[in-house]
Amino acid sequence: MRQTQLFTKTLREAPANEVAKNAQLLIRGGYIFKNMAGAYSFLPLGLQVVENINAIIREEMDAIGGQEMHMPSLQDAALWKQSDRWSDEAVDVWFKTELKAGGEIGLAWTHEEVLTDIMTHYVSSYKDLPKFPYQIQTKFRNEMRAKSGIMRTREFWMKDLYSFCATEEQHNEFYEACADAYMRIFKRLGIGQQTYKTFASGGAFTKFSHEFQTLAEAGEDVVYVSEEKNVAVNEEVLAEADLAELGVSKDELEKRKSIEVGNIFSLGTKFSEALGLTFKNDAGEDVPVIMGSYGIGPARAMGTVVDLLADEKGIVWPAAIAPYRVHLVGLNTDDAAVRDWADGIYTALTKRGVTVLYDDRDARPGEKFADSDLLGMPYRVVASRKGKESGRFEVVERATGEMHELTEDELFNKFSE
RNA sequence: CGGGGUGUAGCAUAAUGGUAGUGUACGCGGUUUGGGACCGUGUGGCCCGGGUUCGAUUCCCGGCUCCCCGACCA
Repeated sequence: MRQTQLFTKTLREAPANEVAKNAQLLIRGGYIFKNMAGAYSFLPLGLQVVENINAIIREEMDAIGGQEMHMPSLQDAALWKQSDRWSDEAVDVWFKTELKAGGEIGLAWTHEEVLTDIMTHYVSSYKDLPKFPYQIQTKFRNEMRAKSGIMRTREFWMKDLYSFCATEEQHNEFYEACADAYMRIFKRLGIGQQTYKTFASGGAFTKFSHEFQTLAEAGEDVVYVSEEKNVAVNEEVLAEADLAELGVSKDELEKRKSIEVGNIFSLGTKFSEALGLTFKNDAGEDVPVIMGSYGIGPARAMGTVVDLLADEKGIVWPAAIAPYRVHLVGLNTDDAAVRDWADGIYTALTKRGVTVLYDDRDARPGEKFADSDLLGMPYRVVASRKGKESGRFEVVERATGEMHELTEDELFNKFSE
């Protein structure tokens, strides 16, 4: 992508009404635009990051048997009354509205009821189980207070997978597989090091549920961590009895701020019973399906990466989710020969499948470098007059600052993979 | 939802009871060209409603907005 073609621009200064580091940097870089409190647009660069994150999530979900689908955001109140989750007393984040033709409608804040209802039409025997549908879809939550940039918004994408199993064993097997998949996802996103599978209270069906908490000063949550024992718990699970079960004592745990990047939960038969999702077991009896839910917010994950990995100059994207792998910076491009040389390497790299953002703007070097640091692609490649004379490109790794001067062939080699 | 702030140009800011200045960004001309250069010139602005006043961006009332703390939450 030629930078002159992008409709977005960088900002020298962050808007005064934005305090969170993730949003400040993403807005300055032209990745996102704030439309109102708790509602952000994802601009071309930002959307590309989200798509890259989603691709990783899809790979890992598909690998454990996930099947992607898509459900509406408009939800029928009647369904929610069946599970007793329609009233504002039961659920305080509803956005509710009405159909012009008559009838109450809610904007989806989760999808257990809707999907359970769907599954009643397709599950009738233990032979139909287990099944693991998921989607990456828009959720609406009427939060009292949006905050922390893109970390806590009123409209957000969620990857929500729901498991439908015939037996506890089936359920537990998938639950563990999904927990492992989640850790793989966070590793691939570049935040695996700081992310803990955290024990939380399990509700009515299981002793524990699990949150995936990324240690970060910008976090809104608090977890208690033993880094050496690799155990983390949230406040609900601080009772000595629970801790003993997990093999840690209170004084081994350190209180840390964290960001909840994922959550997995056993639901038992609460929704299958409420909505009549049963199957025939091998004895011919009707039995309710055992369910679980598994969520990740891709945009929140994106914000977490920015908060965690950015430096004083700007964003630092892990290669796996960077919108472009290479930021090609053309210098001295008022000289037609140099510009042709820069254009040439842009075309050549792109042809080889390397994603390149090409700064072909008529701007001074300082501004281009500053913008390049802010935007945070993994590699900056400089094509300049000096480089053309020596036949070499300067390649700088954003994360480390490590610099190499490479010939065209060496460059192709470096990025061929 | 309780408490505290805030609102001036795309962005960041200043001053002011007599319609607003600066930086940056943007347009034009010129000098520059490896870390946000410089000269000249130009375009662009007081959240909404009501009140006080000869006159309100400024003072008062109400509303809205956004931010922060708390509560709540993926």
